[in-house]
Amino acid sequence: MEYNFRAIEKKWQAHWTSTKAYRVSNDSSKPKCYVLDMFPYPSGTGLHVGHPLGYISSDIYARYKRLKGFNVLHPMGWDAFGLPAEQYALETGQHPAITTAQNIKAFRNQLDNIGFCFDWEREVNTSDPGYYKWTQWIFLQLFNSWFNRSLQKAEHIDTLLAAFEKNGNAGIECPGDRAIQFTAEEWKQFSEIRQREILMHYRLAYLAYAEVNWCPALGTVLANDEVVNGVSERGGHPVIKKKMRQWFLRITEYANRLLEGLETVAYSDAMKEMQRNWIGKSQGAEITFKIEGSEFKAVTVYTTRPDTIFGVDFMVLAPEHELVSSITTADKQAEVEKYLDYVQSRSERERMAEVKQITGCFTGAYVLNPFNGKRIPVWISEYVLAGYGTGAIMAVPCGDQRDYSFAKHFNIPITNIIGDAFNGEEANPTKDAILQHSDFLDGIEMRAAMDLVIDKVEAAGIGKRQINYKMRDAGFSRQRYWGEPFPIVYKNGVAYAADSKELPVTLPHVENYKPGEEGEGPLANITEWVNLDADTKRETNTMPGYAGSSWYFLRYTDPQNTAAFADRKATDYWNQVDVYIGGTEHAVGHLLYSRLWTKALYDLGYIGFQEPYKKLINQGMIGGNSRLVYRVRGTNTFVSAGLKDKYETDELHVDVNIVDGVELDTAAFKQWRHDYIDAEFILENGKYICGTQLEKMSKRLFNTVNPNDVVEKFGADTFRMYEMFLGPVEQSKPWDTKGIEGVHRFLKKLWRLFADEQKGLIVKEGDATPEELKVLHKTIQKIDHDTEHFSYNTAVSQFMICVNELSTLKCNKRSVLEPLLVLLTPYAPHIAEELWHLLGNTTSVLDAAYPVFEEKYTKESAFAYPIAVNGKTRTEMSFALDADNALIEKEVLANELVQKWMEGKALKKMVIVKGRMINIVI
RNA sequence: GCGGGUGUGGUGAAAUUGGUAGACACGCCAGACUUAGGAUCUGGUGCUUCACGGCAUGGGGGUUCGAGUCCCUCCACCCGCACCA
Repeated sequence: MEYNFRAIEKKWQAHWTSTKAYRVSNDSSKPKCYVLDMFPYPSGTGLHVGHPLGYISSDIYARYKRLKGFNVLHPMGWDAFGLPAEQYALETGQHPAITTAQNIKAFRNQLDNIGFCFDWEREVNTSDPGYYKWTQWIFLQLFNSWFNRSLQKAEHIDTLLAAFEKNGNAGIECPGDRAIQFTAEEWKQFSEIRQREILMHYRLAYLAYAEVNWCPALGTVLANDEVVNGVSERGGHPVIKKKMRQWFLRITEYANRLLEGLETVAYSDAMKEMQRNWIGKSQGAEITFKIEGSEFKAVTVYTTRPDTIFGVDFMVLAPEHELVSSITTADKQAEVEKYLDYVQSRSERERMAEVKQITGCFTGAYVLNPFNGKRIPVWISEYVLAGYGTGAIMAVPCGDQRDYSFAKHFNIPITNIIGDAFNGEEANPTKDAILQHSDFLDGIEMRAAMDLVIDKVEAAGIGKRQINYKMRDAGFSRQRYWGEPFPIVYKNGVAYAADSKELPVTLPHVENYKPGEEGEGPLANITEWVNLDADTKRETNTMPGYAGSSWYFLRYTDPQNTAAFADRKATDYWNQVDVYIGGTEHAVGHLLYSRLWTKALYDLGYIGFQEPYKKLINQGMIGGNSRLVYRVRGTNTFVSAGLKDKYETDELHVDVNIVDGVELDTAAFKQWRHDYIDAEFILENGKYICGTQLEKMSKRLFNTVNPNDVVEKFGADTFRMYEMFLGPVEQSKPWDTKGIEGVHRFLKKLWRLFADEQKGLIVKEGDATPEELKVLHKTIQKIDHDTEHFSYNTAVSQFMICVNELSTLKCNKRSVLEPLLVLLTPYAPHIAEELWHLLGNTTSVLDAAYPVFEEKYTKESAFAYPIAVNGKTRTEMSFALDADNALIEKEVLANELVQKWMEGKALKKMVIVKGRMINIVI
């Protein structure tokens, strides 16, 4: 009777499926626990062993919680819309719906092999019309809402209309255009088109002409977080700025709540910090400077350091600033235009690559310092960004390094307002210095001066306190086919929400994925779909990848609902995701957007909580462990790693799957690629030894390992435990196929506690000895604790210790082994279920009673104390735990070895820590 | 440059949170059973020394009876952000 993992795993997987063992009810008296994985994009390349790391962690946790008496929701689904499927369609003509379905099937097969406890009746697919109907519906809620700043929450647009009719927009600053102001009477006089134009400036999902990240190669706009260093995150294509009419989500209105919400969730510090950086809150003031020689014109700057107002030596406008053309003096006209041409010519990428290069141009204009009337030259430079603050800054070279470098570069004299704190060599951004040459601020610490200046500025009516955010509103249009269509129609160019009865607006079938004539998405080519009637057209863009993933965790709670995105009772019951597991790569994209959608749905009264994920765990990446072969240059002969220095060789990656440890399977190598069929080898000790290299796991480097192969060779239980045994979940680590054998041996050893190859089942009844009970309860305590705290690597090692010790004790007793199986179930469910039934149980181990730790079995009466002399351990002595200190001291001092190491010196002090150690100080 | 994190054997890593550093594995060495072994089992394995011992948690300093753990400082690597005024 041996451990036949293939048969066992197949058997129980089929059994669990047929008994619907993983079906989860929304109706339960048990406490709930919601354990979620970031659902995958079903790519064509399938999963490699790095991907399941998070899924295994969450599976263990879900199974553990179930055993501990929770009703556990642990679903899985597909983030199925997206660019790669469409790119693939462009290349091969295969419809994305078809390739996506194929990929999902392959993914499903890989996942099933590992034995996850997903409730597949709750599977979601973002590209399914039954799902995206509700993505569209939520979009319409956002379209029909505005953010009430005084209440700091979203409301239906009707409350805004009511306010406009009563008081115009007095007290309701227009977030899309601060200049818009009107009275109730004016509002009523506006045409419908004008009214809708204004409303658009308030909506949470809105249409605007804006500079967007246009990627010509992909033929689409990208969100800020999809652009990395000036190129697209997917594919690395150049991205340029382009003005286009686009949908946006007004996430900036939620900036502060997204920031404050971070205090209420358990994400890693790194993750929170990344989000804080992305949101980029800063506090300061806007201050207006009059332009010399002009009654009306003035420039408003944003500064976080109003205390440095007397150190302003020049002002810089962004090249795109609207005042540039009107303030430039005649004699500087040509120079400024030349500079603007230069700026225009530079791609986003060049700008980012050459950050240190200082460029700029004087406009000829001067502004006046509002406090002392000092003339301040106005420059333009690309280091000031049009999109942030007011697009203009007051430059203080003694306190800001960029301003300092600029001043030095253009020989602008520097005023020092911080005395010795400024050394003339570089700026000092301190807030602690005492101000000088600063009029009414002289002698005041900078930190304290900030509020004084802002108060004066506000009193004089030349500015105000202001908070700014780096975060921009999120672009929500994609000029693509494979995404959710917008439930929007245009009547004479004005956007209207589709009637919610018309949802879903289904994605029509197309044969051709090429963009429309004017850079629109492929949908623009289907005129019969676009043109509803003579002056009614559909929106032809589709939604971005993050639309469907922003709310999928809600759909799992009630996935088949056709009347609502999810029943309120279901979302109330399952509530927040208790544990969310996924990679760091979604730190600012997906996580911020789903937090935003959750807050909006909460504000509008559709759900009862405003943070989607209570706790977030970021699994580390599993690195590739590449294998290298060395080809003698110009030949088809390969030399083993140990001998390669004797030849001139080229290093080549070889498929890790045909290497055992570091030894190459030369026969398989010849078959691997046809040009190696005649390869010859120079061996060492009869073997071909490969070189190794740690790098990213990637198809290109031939170092990917398919979980299916590992499961075939060692079984799902071994695979699951080995991935956990590699190290802490959050940590990145390299994959090493060789190491898996240790875990496999452990499971076989466990098996042998129950069954013998010849004798069959060897489990005995009868009472366990104190020693055996001690092993068991030590294990219960550690496994329970470590599982609860996601410390799976140490839990696996405790299982090994336990089995090693029980083997040594030759313990085959049911009363010890049965509880052990329950502990093991979350980690290795198949073998646990098999042995559980071999013991005669007829119900599933999935719902067995979790063993309870009892301290009385592990309590020791004595302890072997390490005895140290001056901190160096010299011997060990055993004492009862309740032994008297005086007695211990006496016996320790009498000890021969202690005597020897004390070398006759007098005892200064003896430190006795109960149950830990004893230290003799001399 | 700024922010966050990590540095422990040949390798992946433990260390009850200030108390016997290296658990548990991989690898390696030796042995047993075997026609054979990439099966199984037993023992060994941080460095150094013939040994007693000494030295060891990135380097240096400090606090403490006692530091991988706390403090200061320097270094290396990884991950984010990167003209955000």
